[in-house]
Amino acid sequence: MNLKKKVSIAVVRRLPRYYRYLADLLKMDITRISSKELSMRMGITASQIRQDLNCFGGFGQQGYGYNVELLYNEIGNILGLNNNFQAVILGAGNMGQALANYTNFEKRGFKIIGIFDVNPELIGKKIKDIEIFDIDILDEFVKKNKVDIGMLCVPFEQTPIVAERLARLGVKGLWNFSPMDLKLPYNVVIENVHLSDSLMVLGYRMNEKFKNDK
Amino acid sequence: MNLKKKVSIAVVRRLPRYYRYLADLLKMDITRISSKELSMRMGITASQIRQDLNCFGGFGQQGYGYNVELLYNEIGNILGLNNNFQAVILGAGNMGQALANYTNFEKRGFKIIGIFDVNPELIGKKIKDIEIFDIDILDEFVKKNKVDIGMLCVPFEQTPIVAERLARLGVKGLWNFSPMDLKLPYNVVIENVHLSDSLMVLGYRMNEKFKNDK
DNA sequence: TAGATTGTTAATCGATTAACAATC
DNA sequence: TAGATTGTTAATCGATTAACAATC
Repeated sequence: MNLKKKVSIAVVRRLPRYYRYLADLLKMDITRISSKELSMRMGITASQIRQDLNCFGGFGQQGYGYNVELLYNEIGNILGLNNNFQAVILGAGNMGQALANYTNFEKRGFKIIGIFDVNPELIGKKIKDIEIFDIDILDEFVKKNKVDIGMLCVPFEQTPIVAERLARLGVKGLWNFSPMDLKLPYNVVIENVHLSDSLMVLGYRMNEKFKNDK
Repeated sequence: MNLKKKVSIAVVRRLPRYYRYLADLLKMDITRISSKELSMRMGITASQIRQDLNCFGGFGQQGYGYNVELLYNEIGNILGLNNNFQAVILGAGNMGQALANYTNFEKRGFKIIGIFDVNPELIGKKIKDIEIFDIDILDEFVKKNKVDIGMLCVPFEQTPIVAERLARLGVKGLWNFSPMDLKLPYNVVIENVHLSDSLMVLGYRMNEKFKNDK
């Protein structure tokens, strides 16, 4: 195989969606699927599906289509769901607790091993086996344990401070829930979940769609 | 002005980001900014900024740049932050409570007027003045009040059921937090927040970035 | 006025779609 | 084998970037 070109972020962001649809198909005991049929289910073109998948390899078979289970596993591998990534949650407020309670992440290979907060009333408690620690012991904890990802659910003003602290400690991925763009002089991957941005886009799209309805 | 072409979703999704940067500038008492300087702050090209803004109108002035406050307000208008959209939260679990506690949404013109759940222990309680109602009275509530948006934080299996119920009642926007694509035979705008998708993309990007670091 | 910077057109780049030979 | 469907190349479409005349 020749040198692959870097896979575009547009393709990467579609992978989890493929993964979900394939999981559904598996659940329905469907063993094979053509790009055509999948395209109709997903509302994208068959061409795009074949192009996307071929960024990573030829997982299909002419005349047959794709084996659902095989493709599901392949995409799981591509997404690195077997990485055994370990994460900590920063901030045990509602958002932090919501993330801690999600069972989905562990299923996808992301293990949450600790939650950190400043509130003495929360410290020592557990959420689903995951202990809430005093944020004062964060450095110590990160040095002792393998921490790949920090999930940032602290208040707005604290976010850049905690982010920088984690990056300095060598944490390689930050999942940022604050409505700001983090700029860090470290080698770290940042993925944002900008809830209010998303809500504003919803509002815009509603306006567009219904602007003629009086 | 001639007939405008539909603004692409790529542009729309950048608007909230412009809005955040302009809010920052305002806070710093910066009154004017050129596309060049903004481009350096945001890490995008000046050309893109000018193109994006010109989808909506000529807000700048040759030789001067853009007036920060004016542009901030214009983008707010474009995003429809003066729409007085009213929303209900479906599901008073951690995610629902997290959304209810966010003060940001109200600042952006989205008012949450009710939370709905099945849990008798939660019904009747309040979160920041917002009452938690029995989901049995949802239909009644939506008919009595102006409800533009439903924020779906119910368990996975319930999501399509509640979504369909809201759409049937005439709710025009759904903000979906479940890891599924909703397909509804109604005229409704759906904006997804797929947390596990986002986390998987983070994992992928971390693998890509650090794959050579052993 | 001279300098700065926009609005806008043109050029480039990249992503999506179409087409089809290869092949199961 | 004949039919189906992939992998892949080519064509198209759309988004980003560059360039520059207009103008504050």
